Amino acid sequence: MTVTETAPAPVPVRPCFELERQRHRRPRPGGRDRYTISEVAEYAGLSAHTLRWYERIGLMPHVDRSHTGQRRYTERDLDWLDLVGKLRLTGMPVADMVRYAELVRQGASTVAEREQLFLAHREDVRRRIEELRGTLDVLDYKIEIYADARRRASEGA
Amino acid sequence: MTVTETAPAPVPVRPCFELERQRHRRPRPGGRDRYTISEVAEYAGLSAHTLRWYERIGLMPHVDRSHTGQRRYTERDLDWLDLVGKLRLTGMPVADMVRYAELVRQGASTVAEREQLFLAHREDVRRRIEELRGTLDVLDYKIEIYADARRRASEGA
DNA sequence: CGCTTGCCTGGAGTGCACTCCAACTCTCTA
DNA sequence: TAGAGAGTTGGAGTGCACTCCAGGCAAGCG
Repeated sequence: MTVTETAPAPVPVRPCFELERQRHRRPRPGGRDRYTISEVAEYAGLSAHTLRWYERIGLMPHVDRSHTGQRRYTERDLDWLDLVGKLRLTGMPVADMVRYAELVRQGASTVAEREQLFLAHREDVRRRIEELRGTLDVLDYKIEIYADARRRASEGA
Repeated sequence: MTVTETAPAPVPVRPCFELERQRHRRPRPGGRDRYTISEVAEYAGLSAHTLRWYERIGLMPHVDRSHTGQRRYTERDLDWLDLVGKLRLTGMPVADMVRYAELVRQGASTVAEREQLFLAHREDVRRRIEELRGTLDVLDYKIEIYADARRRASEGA
């Protein structure tokens, strides 16, 4: 039995944090409760493509339609997208968010499971913060080394 | 001109943090300075596949070979992999790490640029930590809501 | 009436970071 | 000397999260 070709852990590739995202948040256009897809895209910092895709994969509650079949989003939808945005920011995989959306659809009986999900995720986020802090130390160390080297070079020593 | 289909920001998809990774770190097998690929894989928590791939894309300094052409890694290579692991943990894109590796190969003249690279990256990491902290608040809030709901339910009120 | 603009759909394409495969060689132990 | 188990290669495949495209419909305006 060889150990070589087994990756020690299943190395998940996950999306990270869109640093720019938050800056693009606009105030909600006055409470008409019938927002078009482009208004929502602007508000949530997502493309219209992505909003439709979220719906396809079950990450949105059912979105209202106008009499001609165009999407009309409500305040509740915007709230939902705010939450999804936060979870996304933490690097939660889309599949997990879809799972959560399913639980919400299933109603009050899934409250305990939803709480568990968030508890587990919170631990994850905390660990990740610690991890990042650890790498900051390495970065500090490296930067100091380079700063020293630069100083020594400019002194012409 | 439509604004709808333009994603407000280029939404980079980046790998995140392998939480399990660090736990798999083994002490370096006694300083023989001629480690095989499977030893290094074990040590670094990467698969042998990935080590070869790192080399192909220029993320490794040139790795020594045995007389039959098998890779033999040195302590320096392990140090390099430690650094790469840390950078990876911060979500630095592989392309950026390759860029850094190139600068190192080019020698002392690139010290200033390397320092810049790390400075910029450190800012990035700091911002990301803040971001995560922000999402922790949302998680706390959600968890409290669910805990309340559960308490109320169990009281049968 | 035609034009522009915004929206619709299913499905194909993209970029990243691996991950694996086939076909082979080399080394070591029984 | 045979076979297991380690290593080698280039290139193809995978999974995720989008991202885009073609082709079409509906409303508003000059």
